[in-house]
Amino acid sequence: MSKDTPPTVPTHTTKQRRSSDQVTLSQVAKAAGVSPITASRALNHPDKVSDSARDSVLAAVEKLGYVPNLLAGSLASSRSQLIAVIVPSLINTVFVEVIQGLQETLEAEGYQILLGNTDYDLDREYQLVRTFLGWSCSALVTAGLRHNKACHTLLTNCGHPIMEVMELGEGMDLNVGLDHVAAGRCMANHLIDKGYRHIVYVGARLSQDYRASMRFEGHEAVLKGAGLDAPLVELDTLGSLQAGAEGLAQVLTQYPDTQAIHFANDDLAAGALLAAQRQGLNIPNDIAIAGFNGLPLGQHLTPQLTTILSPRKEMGRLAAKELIRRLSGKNVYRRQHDVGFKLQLGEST
Amino acid sequence: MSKDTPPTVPTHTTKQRRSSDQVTLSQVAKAAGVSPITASRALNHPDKVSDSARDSVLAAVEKLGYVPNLLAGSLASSRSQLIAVIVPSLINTVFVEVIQGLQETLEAEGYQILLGNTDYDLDREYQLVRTFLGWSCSALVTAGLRHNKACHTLLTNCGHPIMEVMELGEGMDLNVGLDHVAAGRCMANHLIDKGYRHIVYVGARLSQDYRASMRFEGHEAVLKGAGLDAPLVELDTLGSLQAGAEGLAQVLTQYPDTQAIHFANDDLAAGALLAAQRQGLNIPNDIAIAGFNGLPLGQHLTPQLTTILSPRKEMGRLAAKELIRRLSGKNVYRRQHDVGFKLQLGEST
DNA sequence: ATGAAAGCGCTAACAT
DNA sequence: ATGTTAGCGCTTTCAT
Repeated sequence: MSKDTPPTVPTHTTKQRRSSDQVTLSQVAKAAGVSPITASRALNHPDKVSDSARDSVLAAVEKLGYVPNLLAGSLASSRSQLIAVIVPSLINTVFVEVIQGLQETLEAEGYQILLGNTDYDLDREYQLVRTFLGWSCSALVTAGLRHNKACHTLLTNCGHPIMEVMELGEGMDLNVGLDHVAAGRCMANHLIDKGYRHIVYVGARLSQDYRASMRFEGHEAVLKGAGLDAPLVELDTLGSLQAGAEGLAQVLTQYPDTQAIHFANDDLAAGALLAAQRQGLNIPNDIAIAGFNGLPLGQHLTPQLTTILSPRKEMGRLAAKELIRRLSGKNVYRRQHDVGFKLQLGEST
Repeated sequence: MSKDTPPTVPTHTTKQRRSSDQVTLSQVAKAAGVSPITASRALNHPDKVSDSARDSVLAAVEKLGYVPNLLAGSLASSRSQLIAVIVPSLINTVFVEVIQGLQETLEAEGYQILLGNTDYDLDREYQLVRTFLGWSCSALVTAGLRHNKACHTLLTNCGHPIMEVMELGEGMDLNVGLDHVAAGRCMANHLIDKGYRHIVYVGARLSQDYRASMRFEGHEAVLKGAGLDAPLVELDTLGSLQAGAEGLAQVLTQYPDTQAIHFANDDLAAGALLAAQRQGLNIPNDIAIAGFNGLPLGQHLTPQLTTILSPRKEMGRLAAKELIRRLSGKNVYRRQHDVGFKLQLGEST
């Protein structure tokens, strides 16, 4: 309640600044009858201090309600327990799940996440990287391997571990992801195996979601290889379920003899499936539908959605583990980690 | 390029530390031919510096690739551009959407979000608050009004603005949310108006999701007021769609003459709806289903889900705005902000 | 095992 | 408008 203003009346001796009435380590030390540095050690390296010293420091900490100033500590040691995580969007559950995996692992090790959202803007990413480096974050996690020139330079030269997640590839440092081109191939192969010949790929904002266009590449290669056309429908609709519904409509008018639609993700596919049902279409007889991600929703639809399961949370966990490994000075055997994917057969194809 | 390489070999005079070869403001100042403080002002208070000084500082910044050390700046000024955001979970989209709203508004003002996840554990929340205070975050946002004793004390005494979001009520400082009891009443009234008499409320982990139990309170009050029973089914299943399906099953066996189910949220309701369809049940004739949140999914189902729309992103935005208002020293007219809710009629009731 | 002194990079306070 | 000085709270280095 009472957020009254602090005493703005300094004693008129020297330059006093201590506006914040925060308890400092020195005060703890004094209360414990030791020097500040001993108090510091008691908290950070308990084994390098006598039992009695440690006990009295801990007691003083408790009594005074001391909260360490992490800013000061990090500045002095030029190390921080901050890890920057930069994602293009939070609307897409996929990134949230990766963050979950990261967070659960990193928080357990005492790291805090500095979260940044680029909104699919690479210049914004660069700005965020600058800011986060200014916070002396001890590592950075970025979604994806694509950055603008300045950002790339900054990251490669910053001296901190960099973890690029989502897609597998030659990154600047560490990388955890999966092969999206292969995933696209996988689904295309499945659809061909099922006997479909008129197959359309539907994605939304592919220039932003370039991983979806990597999947299209794989899809296209397989179809072309089988002597088939590989038409692409690109949508610009916000809201994925809605976009899926529109994708379906567009395909039905633009390519009326389509037998199967390969959607760039499960949200689109689910939107199409639900819209199709509302229109009385039979899936997969009238039209087959496939997605990507393996979201729970797909398994609760009737028919169940055929999709590709990507281990998103696991990706976050693994990325965090490898980062921690690196930060604790251990050997990093592999810079690249393929988390793989799995074709999940449903009834929609 | 006139400068020599960073001195990795300390001159043997005094205690040298500069391990990080980071460009400092002093170096920028020297390159610009001004004093460090002028360089500082040129960057932080451009209007308090001559044009020529500002230009040369900016040029030097560019040339040297200077990245401000935010740690040092914050320590010196005892202000940071960090805002702590503490949520109980990221699995629940609701919190993610609030974070989105916060982030979009806060990042635009130059604030960074420190994200914490309590996993519905109030002791963990306390720890996170301590840590974040250690980072001198300039404000804290927490999801909910319930905290443990220590956390409450710490927050009220920390001297920073506190924003409690999600539910409306008497908080410690600022509050943006909606009245969940009223929301529960609203839906119960709707169901009664529709003529349903046997109505079951289904929730998952209500001790954690206490806002869902607040909605039940409202629901219960209305039903009791109408002389009806208000049975409650509580689930312990992870994964909301799945839980919804199980909730439906449990209701059907436990309360076979149920006419309507009021689910604690849309995920549960959608799971039940999809499961009901798979079982060949007609909704709402065999059984009516209602949810809470107004997730897009509900509007894409057939029948469309009757639910209550909560302005989650808007909640985040408003919370951020009020916080910024407070942080910039402006008057805060109201501490509490009711973002309201809206009954969204579907075909499922 | 403990301490004294110096310094991390920056900005507030007090000059001019 | 610019500079000087001191200090934010902590940890490093070096000494005992």
